Amino acid sequence: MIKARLREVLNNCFTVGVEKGYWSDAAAGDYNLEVPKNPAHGDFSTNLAMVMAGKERRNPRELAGRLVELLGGCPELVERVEIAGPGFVNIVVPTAVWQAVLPQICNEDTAFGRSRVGAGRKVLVEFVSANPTGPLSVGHGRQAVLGDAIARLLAAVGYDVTREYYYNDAGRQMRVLGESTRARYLELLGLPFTFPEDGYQGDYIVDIARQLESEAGDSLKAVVEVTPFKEKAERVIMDDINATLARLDIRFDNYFNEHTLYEDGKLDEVVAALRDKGLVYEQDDAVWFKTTLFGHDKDRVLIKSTGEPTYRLPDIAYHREKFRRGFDWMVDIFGSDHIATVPDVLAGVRALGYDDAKVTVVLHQFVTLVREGKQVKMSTRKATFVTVDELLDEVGADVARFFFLMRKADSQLEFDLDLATKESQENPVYYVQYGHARLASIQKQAVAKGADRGELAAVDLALLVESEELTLLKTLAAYPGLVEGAAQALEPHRIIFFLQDLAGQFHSYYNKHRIIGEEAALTRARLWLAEAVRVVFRNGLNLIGVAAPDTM
RNA sequence: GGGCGGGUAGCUCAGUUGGAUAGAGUGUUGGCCUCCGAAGCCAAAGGUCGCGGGUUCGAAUCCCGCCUCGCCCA
Repeated sequence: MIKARLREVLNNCFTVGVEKGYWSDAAAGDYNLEVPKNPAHGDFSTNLAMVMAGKERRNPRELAGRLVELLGGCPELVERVEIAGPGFVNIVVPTAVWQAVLPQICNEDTAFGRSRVGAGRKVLVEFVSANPTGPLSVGHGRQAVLGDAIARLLAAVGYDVTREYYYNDAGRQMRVLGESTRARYLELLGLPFTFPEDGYQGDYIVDIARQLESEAGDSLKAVVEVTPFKEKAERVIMDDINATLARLDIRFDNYFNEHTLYEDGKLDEVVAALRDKGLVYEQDDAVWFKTTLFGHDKDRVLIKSTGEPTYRLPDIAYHREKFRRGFDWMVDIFGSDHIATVPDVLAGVRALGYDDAKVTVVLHQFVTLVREGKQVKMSTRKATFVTVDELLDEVGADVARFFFLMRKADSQLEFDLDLATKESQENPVYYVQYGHARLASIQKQAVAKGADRGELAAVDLALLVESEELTLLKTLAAYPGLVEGAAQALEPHRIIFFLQDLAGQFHSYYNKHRIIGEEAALTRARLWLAEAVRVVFRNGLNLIGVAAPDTM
């Protein structure tokens, strides 16, 4: 919040400098304002003079001198300016400015950190999108939590968010699922059966067959049609998936069935539209899409010679529907194994006349589970994978969410079960939650000891002068900007790192200074600081869907 | 063979889009509870940012080549 204000001041200084003939406008937008790693370098630092010097081949320190002069005209935000190193301009903000963030945080309360930069634009976040062939694995778990956190972030900064689950209940996978279920059903009845070669071997299929048997007895024993088995399995598994997601506090606004694209003739429409534009042709009985016109190395098949569409066609048609439904921005969360489909879909939407820049694909790498220092081997086919449900039974939703968000999407995620199950100091989830619990406890203590924190407006904020207090205030002030950046970049892990950082600063402060002390005025000021820290802990934890407990 | 992603402390990972002396957690070593919650704090040790070139005032970050791991495609 302070940084954004100072940024405006700096931009003004730059413009004034142009008007005064100090420099040209060549560096417009190229310079930055950042928080230096070293606190000795001030609260903020800008490289404006150096960037400008590079463009104009002039002496950076001389230009910096001019900038210092201009910044001097804004004493309410700039207390001191220094030229340092090769030409950095370091800025110190008055202490009172930092102290003044406290009432703003406490007054805004749950709204602190939220904003309207999204301006109500409609964004569709598509994630999980697993076909209902079995329980969610930990890989899906990462995607579910990542997608949900991204949706929460976007909503927090003012986007109108829709969460969508895309699935297909009509493909070969689902037919095999039905066949697997029928085989188990016949097996239960003691009848001869043949289990499909690539069938689903998990025990959950046996459970479904058992349900069928108790509901329908042996009335299905002569049914050769796979449909009733498939439909039953699909229903049970989809319910199961949704129950798992609910445990993680994840709910979808919409489920989009790929099959409707076939029924509604959307696939034919897409092919016809592309044909009109001269972008498809027939060869070897197949229908080809001229992806080479979009910079790809070869053309791709849309419809195979068998008449069956490749995955590309429904994917393109689905994204076309997203555009038609009026979304301003479409965010797709995919596992890295889907990487190959992305360029085709983007080429498809562009070919259909839509702006593919409105589609952002977040690819996440895989999860490896580690137990007792060894990697847990997983195989979907053999059903030896660990399910999200099993994980939740072991570590709980807060820990699972936190761990899944600890790494950026690009990184492979090593999920250390030994660490995650520890209810002790090593567990980073508790480190942060403990901060919140401790703060809640302090407020309770204050009431018990009769140390009323009083009205916020009556508090003397100027008493907050310890370096640890100012560090905390500066961190709290950076929170809204952090949320905005994390949302824009679709990177929820930034929230995690911020919270761990804040927890460290708070615990350190707590150990060094007493909040409830002898002097009433100081105690009141510190209790309100504690409240502001608690607000940010709670808001940040909420943002990633992790509980902010008062007691642990 | 091609595409994408990763390679940073013993281990797991950040690194504010090119900035100043590269950070955190964990592990190791040593300290701190009469006192608001020790699920906490303080200190120390730990680095060829995969390798080699290039771009410039300045590179973990950008460009080229190579090595290596993961995923995908033919």
